[in-house]
Amino acid sequence: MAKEYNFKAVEKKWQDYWYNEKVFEKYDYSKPKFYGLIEFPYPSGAGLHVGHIRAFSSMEVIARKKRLEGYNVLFPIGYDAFGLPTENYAMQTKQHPRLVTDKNIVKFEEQLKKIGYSFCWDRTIDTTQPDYYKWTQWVFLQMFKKGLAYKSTTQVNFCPVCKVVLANEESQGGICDRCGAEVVQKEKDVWFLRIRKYADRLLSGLEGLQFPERIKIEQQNWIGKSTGADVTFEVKVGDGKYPLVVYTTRPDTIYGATFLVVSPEHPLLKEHFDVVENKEEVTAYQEQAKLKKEFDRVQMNKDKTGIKIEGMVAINPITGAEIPLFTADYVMMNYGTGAIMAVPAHDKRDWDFAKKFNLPIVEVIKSDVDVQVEPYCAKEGAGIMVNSPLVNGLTVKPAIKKMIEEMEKLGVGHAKTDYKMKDWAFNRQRYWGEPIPIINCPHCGQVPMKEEDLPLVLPDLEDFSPTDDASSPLSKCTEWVNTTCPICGAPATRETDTMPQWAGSSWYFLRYMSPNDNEHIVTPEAYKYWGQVDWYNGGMEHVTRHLIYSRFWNQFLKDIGAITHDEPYLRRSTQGLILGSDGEKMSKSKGNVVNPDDVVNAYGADVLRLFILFIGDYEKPAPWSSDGIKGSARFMNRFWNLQDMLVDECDTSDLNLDALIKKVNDDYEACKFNTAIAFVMTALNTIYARGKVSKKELNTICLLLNPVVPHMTSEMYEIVNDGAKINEQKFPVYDPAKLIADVVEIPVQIMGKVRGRVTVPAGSQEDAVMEKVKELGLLDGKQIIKVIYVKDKIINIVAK
RNA sequence: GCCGAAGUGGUGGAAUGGCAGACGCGGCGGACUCAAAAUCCGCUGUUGGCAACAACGUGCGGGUUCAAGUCCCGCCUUCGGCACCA
Repeated sequence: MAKEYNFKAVEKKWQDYWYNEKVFEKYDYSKPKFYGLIEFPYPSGAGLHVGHIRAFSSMEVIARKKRLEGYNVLFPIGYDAFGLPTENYAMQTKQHPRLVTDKNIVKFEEQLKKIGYSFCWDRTIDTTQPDYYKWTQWVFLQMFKKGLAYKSTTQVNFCPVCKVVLANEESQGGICDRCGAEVVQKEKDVWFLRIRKYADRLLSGLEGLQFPERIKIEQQNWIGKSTGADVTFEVKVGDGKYPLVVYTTRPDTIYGATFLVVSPEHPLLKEHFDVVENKEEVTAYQEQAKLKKEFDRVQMNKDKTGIKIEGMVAINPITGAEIPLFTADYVMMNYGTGAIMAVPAHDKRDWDFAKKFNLPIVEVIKSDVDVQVEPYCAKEGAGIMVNSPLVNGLTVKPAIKKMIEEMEKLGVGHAKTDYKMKDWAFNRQRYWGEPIPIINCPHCGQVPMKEEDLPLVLPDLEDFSPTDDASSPLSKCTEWVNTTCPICGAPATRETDTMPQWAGSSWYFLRYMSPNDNEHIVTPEAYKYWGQVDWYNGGMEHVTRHLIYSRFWNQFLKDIGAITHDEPYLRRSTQGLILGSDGEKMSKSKGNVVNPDDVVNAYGADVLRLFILFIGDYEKPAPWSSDGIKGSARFMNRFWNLQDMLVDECDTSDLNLDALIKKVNDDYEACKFNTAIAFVMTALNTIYARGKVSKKELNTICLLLNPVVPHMTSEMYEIVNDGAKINEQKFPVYDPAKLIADVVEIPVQIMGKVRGRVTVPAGSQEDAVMEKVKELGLLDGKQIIKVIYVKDKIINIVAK
């Protein structure tokens, strides 16, 4: 009988070996490389979550497998540690965020090691360390020098509770991402990064990447490229004229433009307010629009509101017709030009507005729909142009082309591309972030710090609580704020905003290649070897933020010659959420949170790892199940007890080892861990039924399972093979010639229903199979009309 | 509203157009045990039948095919993402 398995002792033994002997920190640069990356965790006080286990375990399996296959593997770990939760927690508990961060990182590392992860521990990074954020600041400086970082006054989303300006993506639905409070609009001078300049490259770069299609689509939608035209309408303002530029994707419909709408914030209303006849009404509407939270303004299907601007009238540049001008909050200042030509016949919003204000609706695309009753919204636009002398009879595409040509001839319009993606609001008015390395000089303006002066270290503040006036806590630290201008030497002040959460994670994949280099963002030789991330696993929630931001930074770094690849990640996979056993998202308030430590203590790390990978389709959400954990523990036990059935050799014709190797290998590579494990379970069932296992089978299964359950397989391999180390072996390889059995059982269908089965040698021809089928007697008295035979698979007979 | 993913037993979930329900959980039965737990073995979609077997079965309605969970057309529902984007 095999010795009883003491998971606590065995897991400790192997973890000590791996980590003390630095098994995963030995690099051999003569081997081919594999760079596997997981999204580094935010070291929160709550510690490791079972969601982390799922996210990390997939790449863990791949990394261990690649090592066994002879690759030089980079599988690093680090901590994305700047951010609000730590700062808020620090304030609550009256500790310094530095202290909180350090404590949390120690705890995370301890937990990760108890799971047995094979990370390259010698390369651990922490984005809050000055030697790391020196380079985050360095990238910002380069962007500033290239004109990609700029300050601009805009309406920003301000959370009155967190007292912080939020990026658009952090205040979706008008709700603060962090605290759930309602966001208000506030005017502020803030830093932006010109990510829009990279929009086209971020789109085209997707083509060659091995990303799941839905991720590509989500990024494409986020970037939101649209092609159309800027068209200039002349607006009569008193005796003068104001060229009002509108953006439209359908310049061909200009004959149907019966009115214009500008956003309440549009400069036209400021610059020529004197000619507005209904000043009070317009001002009241503007005030009201400002007060409205973004959320209300964005609600679709709500009643259209707006005000006619008396005293101004616009001229349609194609028809010469005079059309009225409105201001309405359904037109946004931050998209297009903040002004539109309304074509009510063919746009739902314009139609709603026209109905409410009794404006004419002119059909310009032929359809079965009566546009007076409902709009014919042809987004991509099927239909023939009518009532449009210049383009009558044309279909949409040629009509747009023709119309733009005409507009260019007349000098009233030109083709234009626009994007939904906004420039990246790159600032935070909080303490726990990277300081922005810019100095404001009364004589020289915004001056970048000298590179040799980096890092600009975050001062050690005692009071880092946010200020109510939306400025950063750093502004309170005058000795830090006051400095001298690097150019003229005059007294000057530092920027006091810090960088947003996403800054440090935008380039961390490069730091892992040379984590201690103080001269380069990445050591050229290291970059030359490791290059791009071969496989990056992470969550769907980062697809439109982190994953785009880091692609942007990578492309920028290539442009300035710091690196050579356009794209950072070659392949991306995503894990589904682990839900509570009630099928709901895990949360403290629901009391359905599973702590991985508890599972490790009760069942061991191997059982947790096995279960989390077996739980279901890797990409889909899956509910936790404590019964399922027991099943995994049972399987581990069955696996351990294989030792009792061990013989040097036995009849193994009932188990096709090559097919097993192929299945497990292919499924690992495709992130189908659940079916790989299921197949091994089936093999174990076969062996149990037989009662004997050959040494070759046992060793093969040990190696196949080693990436998933490294502790037990290491132990068992050592016992069975006189002290040999499994991590020094080769991952099994199958022989393609042996994948198919000698004889195959073929189901026999009559009229598509299985009526029997025959056993024939593999590769048999139809005649030979039919011979056997006839012996079954299923066809007696029937007339065969047609036979469909798929070799080694199935035979179907159509008969009367 | 738009984009995406999905809907299969009591349950988590498997199925390059080729035997639907692999594998796991749960349940039932048996072996071992004084007994229980653990372990091992068997059964487990529904209906009818003692049984062999038959009919029906992958959200709903049509279709293509020798053959459809899978492909096509039209719906319903759920979950994600985007959202007055001109």
